[in-house]
Amino acid sequence: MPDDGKRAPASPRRQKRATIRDVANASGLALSTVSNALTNRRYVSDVTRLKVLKAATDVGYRASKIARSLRTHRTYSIGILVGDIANPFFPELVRGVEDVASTEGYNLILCNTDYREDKQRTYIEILRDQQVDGIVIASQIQKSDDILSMVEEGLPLVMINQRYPGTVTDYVGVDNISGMKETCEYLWGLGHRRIGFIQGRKGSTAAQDRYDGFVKAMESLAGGHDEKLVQPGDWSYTSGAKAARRMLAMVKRPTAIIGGNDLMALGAIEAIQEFGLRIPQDVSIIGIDDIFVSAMPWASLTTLRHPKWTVGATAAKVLISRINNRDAPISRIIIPTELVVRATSGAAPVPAD
Amino acid sequence: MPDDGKRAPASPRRQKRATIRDVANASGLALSTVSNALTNRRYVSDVTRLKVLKAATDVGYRASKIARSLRTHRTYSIGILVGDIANPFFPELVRGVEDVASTEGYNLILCNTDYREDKQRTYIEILRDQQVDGIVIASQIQKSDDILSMVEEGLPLVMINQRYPGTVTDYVGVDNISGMKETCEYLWGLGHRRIGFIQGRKGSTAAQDRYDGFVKAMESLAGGHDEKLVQPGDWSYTSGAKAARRMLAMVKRPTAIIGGNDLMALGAIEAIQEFGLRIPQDVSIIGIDDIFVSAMPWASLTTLRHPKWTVGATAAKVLISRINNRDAPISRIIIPTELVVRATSGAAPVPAD
DNA sequence: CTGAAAGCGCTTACAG
DNA sequence: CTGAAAGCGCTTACAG
Repeated sequence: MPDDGKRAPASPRRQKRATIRDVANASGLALSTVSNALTNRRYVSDVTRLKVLKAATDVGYRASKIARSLRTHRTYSIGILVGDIANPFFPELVRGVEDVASTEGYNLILCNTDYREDKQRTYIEILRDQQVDGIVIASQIQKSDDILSMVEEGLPLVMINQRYPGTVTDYVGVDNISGMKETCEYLWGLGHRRIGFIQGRKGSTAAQDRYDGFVKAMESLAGGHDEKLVQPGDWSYTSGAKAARRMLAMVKRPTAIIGGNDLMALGAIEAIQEFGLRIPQDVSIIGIDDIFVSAMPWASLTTLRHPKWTVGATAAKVLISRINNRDAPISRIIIPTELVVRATSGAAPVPAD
Repeated sequence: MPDDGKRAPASPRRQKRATIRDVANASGLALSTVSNALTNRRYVSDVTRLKVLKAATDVGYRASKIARSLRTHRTYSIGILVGDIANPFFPELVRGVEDVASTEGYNLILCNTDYREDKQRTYIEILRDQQVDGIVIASQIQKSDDILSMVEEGLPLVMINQRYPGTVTDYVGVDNISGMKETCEYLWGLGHRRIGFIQGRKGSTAAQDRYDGFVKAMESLAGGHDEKLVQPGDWSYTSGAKAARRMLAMVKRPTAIIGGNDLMALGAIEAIQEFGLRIPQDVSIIGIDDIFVSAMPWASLTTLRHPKWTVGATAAKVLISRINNRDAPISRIIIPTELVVRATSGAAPVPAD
C-alpha cells in the first residue's frame, strides 16, 4: 500500500504532562506544600490552598498515579480472575465488581483464565508485579499453589464461590446446598421421582457444591440418588445437550433434569425436543444462575437464580474493606439463591411403568 | 457479631518484596549490571548474567512494574471503554482485545460507560492518570471532547465501530453499509416489500451506520423507504419488542423486520408471537451481531454476523502497533460481516391486499 | 564488559 | 503553617 498521506497527528507525540514541580513553580510554593494542599493530608492555609489550586488548573496538572503508587505502595487497582468473560454467567458479576470498584476509586484489570491453572498462574504473577491492591478470584479453579502464596504474602484476596482447603480468606458465595435442596424439594413436590443432574466443569468448587447439594437433598427426600442420573458437563450449552441425551436414552429416563447451570439446561432443552418429548409435560428442566437468556419467553427456563451482580458487588466491597484493614476478621458472606419458576417445570407425568 | 477468632493471617501483612538492590547485594554486582542482565538491554557476560539470574531466583526477585513505569513512561496496560459488559455484544469483543493484549504483555482495564458521556469522561481521566499506553474505545458515544484532547495529546487510541468527525484515529469496524445492503437484498429477493427497521441507541455511530445502510439499500431497491417502518430502540430486548409492536399494529404492517441488533430482534420475536403471527410465514425477522443466543435452536435467528472477537483482537493489534510506532500511517480496518440464514426468515407471504 | 550517579514524579518524615 | 531533603525501585546515559 502506498502511503496515502494520512498520518497520526505529526508532532504531538506524548505531550509532556504537567508535574507537581510545574505547579510549585507556577505558584511559587514548595513541592511539599503543593502536595499537601492537593491531597489534604496536612493543614494548609486557605490562601495557600487557593493559590495551589489555581496554579494546578492553570498548568493542567493531574497527579501521576504511578509516581504516587511507587511512593505509597498503593495502586488503587484490583484484578479479577474469571473463567471466561464470554460465558454469560460472568459479565453481570464483573459489572457488580466494577461498579463498586470504580465508585471507590479503583480500577479493574480483567483476566480470563479459560479455567486453566497455568493461565491463572501467569495472571497472578502479572497482577502481583503490577502490585494490585487486591484480587477477586472467580475463576473456579480448585487448586493452585499461587493462591496459597498470595495468602502468605498477605495480598488481599476474595474468593467467589470457591474455597481453598487449608486457606482462610474472605469469601462471598451463594448457598448452593440450600438452593439445591429447595430445587429438589420443589421437583419432589411435583411428583418427580427420577431426577437427573448435569454436573458442571470438573475441578470447580461451585460444580462440586451443587452436586453435593443435589446428593444431600436426594438423600433426605428419597434415601439416596441414582448415580447414573448424574452426567458430567463442562458448563457449556453443548455439553448440557450431550449429557441430557445420555439420560434420555436410558430405559428409565428421568422425568426431571437439573442443569448445573442455565447454559447446560438450555442445551438439555434442545436434547429433550430432539427426543420428541414435551416440556414440561414429559420432562421438566431446571437451570441454575438465571442468565438473561433464561427469562426470554421462548426459553422461559425455571431456574435457581444466582444474584450475580450482588455477589460481584459484595465481593468488591469485602475486598476493599480488607485492603483498608488487613487485621479485620475474615468475612464469609453467603447470599441466598431464589427459585424462579417459569414454564419449563411442572407436574411429573403419570408413571407408565 | 462477636469476633469468632478467625482473623486474617496475623503478621504477614504485605511482606517486603525483593528489590533489585537485594539482587545486587546477593550477587555482589552493581544495580545497573543487574538491571541490564535482567532486561537484556546491554551486553552482559554470560558468567555475570548467570550470577544475576541465580541471585534473582534466590531472593525471589520480580521487578516492580510501577518503578519501571515511572522510569520508562510505559505501563503496559491499556484501557477499554465499553457501553456495558453485561450487554451480550461486548464480552466476546472484550475477549478478543484481552487475548491479544495479554499475549503481548499488556493488561486490560475494563470500563463500563453505560453509554453516558459523563462516565466516559471520568474513565478517560482515570486512564490518563493511570498513564495507560493506549485506549480502545468501543463505547459507542458519538461525541466527546475528551477524545479530541486525547488525540491532541498523542495518546494511542483505536476506535471500534465509531468515528469522530474532525479527528483521524486508528479505526476498526465492520462494514455496516454493505451488510445492510446484503440483508435488504436478501429480503427483497424473498419477495418482501414492506421491510421494517428497528434502530439502535440514539447517538451511537453503529446505529447511525446501520440506519444509513438500510436507507441506502432501500433507496436502490425500492426507490426509497417508509420512515414509519423505522422505529427507535435502545439496543435492549424490551425496546425491540416495543418497536415491533408499534410496527405490527399498523394497518399495513411489515412482512419483514430487521432488528438493529440481535437483542432487539429477539424482543421483536416476542412481539410477533404476541400478535399471533407465525415466523417466518407471516413475518420474517433478522438481527445483527450473532450473539450466542441467536444460534440456539429455539431462537434460530437469521442475523448479520458481526465478528466480535476478531474485531476486538484486531483493534488490540492495531493499538499495540500504534503504541510502538506513533508515526505509522493511520489504519482503518473494515472487517466483513456475514449473513447467517437460520429459521426466522423466509419468503414473503402472498399479499392479501 | 561493569559501576556510580542521576532522575522518573510523587509523599512524608523532619526541621523550622 | 511552610520548606528542604530523602526515598519509593527502577533504567539509562555517562565514565571507565
